[in-house]
Amino acid sequence: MSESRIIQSVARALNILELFERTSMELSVTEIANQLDLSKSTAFGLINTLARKGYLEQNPRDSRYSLGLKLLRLGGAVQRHSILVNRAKPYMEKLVQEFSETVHLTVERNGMVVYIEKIEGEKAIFMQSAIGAENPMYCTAVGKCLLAFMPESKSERLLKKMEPLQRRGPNTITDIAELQKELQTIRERGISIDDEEHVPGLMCIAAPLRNHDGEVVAAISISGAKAGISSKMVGHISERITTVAQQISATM
Amino acid sequence: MSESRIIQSVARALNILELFERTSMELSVTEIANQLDLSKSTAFGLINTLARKGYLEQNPRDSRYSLGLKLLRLGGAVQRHSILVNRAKPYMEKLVQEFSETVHLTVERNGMVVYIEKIEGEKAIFMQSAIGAENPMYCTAVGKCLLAFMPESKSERLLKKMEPLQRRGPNTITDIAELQKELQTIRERGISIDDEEHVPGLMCIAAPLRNHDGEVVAAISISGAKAGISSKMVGHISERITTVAQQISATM
DNA sequence: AAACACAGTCCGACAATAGCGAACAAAGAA
DNA sequence: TTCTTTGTTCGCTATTGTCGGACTGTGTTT
Repeated sequence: MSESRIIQSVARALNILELFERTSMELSVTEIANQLDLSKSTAFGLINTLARKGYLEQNPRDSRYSLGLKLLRLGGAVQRHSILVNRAKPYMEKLVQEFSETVHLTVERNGMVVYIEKIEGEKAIFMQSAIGAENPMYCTAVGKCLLAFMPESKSERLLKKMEPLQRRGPNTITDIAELQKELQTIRERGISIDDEEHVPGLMCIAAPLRNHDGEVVAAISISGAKAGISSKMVGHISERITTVAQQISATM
Repeated sequence: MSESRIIQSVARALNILELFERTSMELSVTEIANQLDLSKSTAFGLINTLARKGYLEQNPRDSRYSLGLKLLRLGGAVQRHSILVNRAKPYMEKLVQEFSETVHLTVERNGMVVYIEKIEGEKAIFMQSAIGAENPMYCTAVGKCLLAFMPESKSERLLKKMEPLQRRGPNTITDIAELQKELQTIRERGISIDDEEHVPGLMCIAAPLRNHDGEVVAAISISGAKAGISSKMVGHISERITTVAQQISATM
């Protein structure tokens, strides 16, 4: 919120990278310049700098640009440096082996759930979730879990911002009051369930991870096709994921 | 090689990100300023811009900075947009199931091998290779493979640059002439083998991937503990990885 | 073939602005 | 308390990023 100056050329360079992330294809200098309202020469200067440092690459055939491999390294570094990922990963793998379903590790950033680690199980087919991807909080198991256990002042603020709650699946909670009741239930049970609220046919069960101060800093989840999960299975998964979440929290 | 101007503030901002990649911990404004020879206020300006865009994050406890989650997204985008990764991945998974060993997908950048995809097998324990990581070419199966099949003018240039060849494992080839003979053998066999040349105890077998023009653009490899791979197994793996490499190449 | 259109790239001049030093606030350490 | 050191802000100045326009090469159309 502060008014500190931001360095424009840096911001513009980052905007270029983000433009590539959105459009997911090769872009030409002119296209980038037009998209971001820059003169061609300015765009070229920025692109050239990014390319020279390996953040963009130029296809020699048509001299268009695409994202460079340096970004792979940095992305990897984020994960590698994350104590959370390192601590949680072995436990996540155990869960994957146990249930053959996909397991996610997530945190909250700017009112969104960010997926910071994902291990796919055998049964995983149709989820195109990706590491680094962001999803809304109100309709995902992990999102509701993180909302439920954060300080109330913060959740109040986030809830206000996310109105109106758009319907995403057959059971999406679209009413704020109802969502608050749901969060209360989650606090009591210690488990958050997304039953086709985000994606039709998809079910997720999530549990909170706490740091050594007891604050909830992340959530893990198990996701699978609703058709493949019987109701007594839900109970079993809930128990196991709670136990594992506590084990991970104990190491933090 | 051209002398076009690069935008300093952007370059400096990227240097900051790379500094974090190297040091792998939280850094303070002052530390960054000292490391990169910037004034504290300049460093702060850059850091503040990066942080505001999500490329760095500030720990509220000690107000130090670390890499931000936006980089995860960008790293993921690189992989997602890579036709190579998408095409190769299902075949890589097949190989992992077949042999339970780790499978890598690599390309060459600036005379180094860059790992752009990795799938770990059951037996994988002791390799700390990471996606985006770089390794030397002369002592890895994938590196030698890429060297063997690139245009001679290019490989000549790269070979010159990598002298002297440092010993990394018991069988590292440290003589350029011998390495060139090895590359010739690889061209004849179509298979590249690293037998404890890079890491003691580790063995890798690699095969080239070609684009629709027949140029070698990448290499895939299977890596495992040498102790666990019998000599007839080497033959079997070589056959399979050659077949799979040709299948992948056919889709490009 | 020649003309054309449209790429990416380069250059010079101007003015915006990034960078610096110094001052400030806030948090620990002594 | 006082001292030290941190992150942050502020204003001036000269740096340097920005723009328009020129250049070059490729591919297409006539």
